[in-house]
Amino acid sequence: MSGKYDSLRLENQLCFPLYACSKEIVRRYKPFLDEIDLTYTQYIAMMVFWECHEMNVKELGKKLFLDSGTLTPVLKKLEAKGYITRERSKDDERNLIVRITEKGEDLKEHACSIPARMASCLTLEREDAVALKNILDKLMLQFDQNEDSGGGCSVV
Amino acid sequence: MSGKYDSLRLENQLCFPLYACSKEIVRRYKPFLDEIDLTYTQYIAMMVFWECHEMNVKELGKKLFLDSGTLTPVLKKLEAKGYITRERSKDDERNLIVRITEKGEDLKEHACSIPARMASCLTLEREDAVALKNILDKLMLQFDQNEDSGGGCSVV
DNA sequence: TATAAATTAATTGTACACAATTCAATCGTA
DNA sequence: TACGATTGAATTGTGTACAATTAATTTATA
Repeated sequence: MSGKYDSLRLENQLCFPLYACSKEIVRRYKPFLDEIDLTYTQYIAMMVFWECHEMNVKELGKKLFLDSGTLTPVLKKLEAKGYITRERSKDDERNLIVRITEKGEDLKEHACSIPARMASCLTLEREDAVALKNILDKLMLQFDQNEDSGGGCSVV
Repeated sequence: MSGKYDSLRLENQLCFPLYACSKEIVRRYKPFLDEIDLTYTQYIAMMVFWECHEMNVKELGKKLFLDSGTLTPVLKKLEAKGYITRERSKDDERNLIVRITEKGEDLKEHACSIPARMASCLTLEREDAVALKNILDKLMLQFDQNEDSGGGCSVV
């Protein structure tokens, strides 16, 4: 019943549903994020600035798991919309300091209804949601530790 | 202790770790997929063809949750590598029939070690892996049902 | 203290992703 | 059976992602 190639069946993958769910949920964010004229990537960047008003690109990248190749254009767009400023640090000109603006702060007011409204679009038992978040956080912690290659052992 | 904006904190998101984990795992596939000269998207497409030798773009898109805008260039690349053929259906010329080639079949032999090797790069208890897969599959099933907008209610 | 090494962003090139539109083929129905 | 609606891929345009390289600056050290 079980064959040599079973591990190659799409239905036996763990990564694929992760990949597909992620995309699908981000896609479902779109109508809500359209209301405040942000993409998902811009939204999670703003989330960081709503918590920490000032940060360089490196630190932001560490929080979002994105590199400068992705962030530079995203930050330029947020700057063009007037939600942040970008300025080289006087102390160390290699660092680009990103700061949230008044307008960026104001956006938080419009954004704060989104999580609840998104939640009401997905049917997921609280128990499952908690379990899912715990497992994903465990994985993320692991990625924080061995930032490059792989280190441990077990399933995927 | 709990504020109006807590739901906007990155650490309280369910979607963000989903999004970040997905990207991170796909990124870790790269060294393995480089060995067989496939990208992750090309790999999951080949997985479908290893199970079903013939399929049109619409059906493939349904399985992979991808549209023709994404699949057309991916399939052209797989065709250029000689792993598939693309041909309009005689019955209904709107349909593009994609078929796996001998060379595409051969690739399966090289690919079948990848899942186990990827697994050994992630530390994840079997219990968690099973729970994660169950929850994600439940979500995917939901996405299969209400293919557009959102229908239910609860967490994210 | 010159210079090599390291650090930080930006740039370049490739590959998705997806919305919206276009185009050709087929289907439904008046 | 014409013709409007529908279907299935392809195309277009925008926005990530990420590897690899570049460029500017700072740090470390010979």
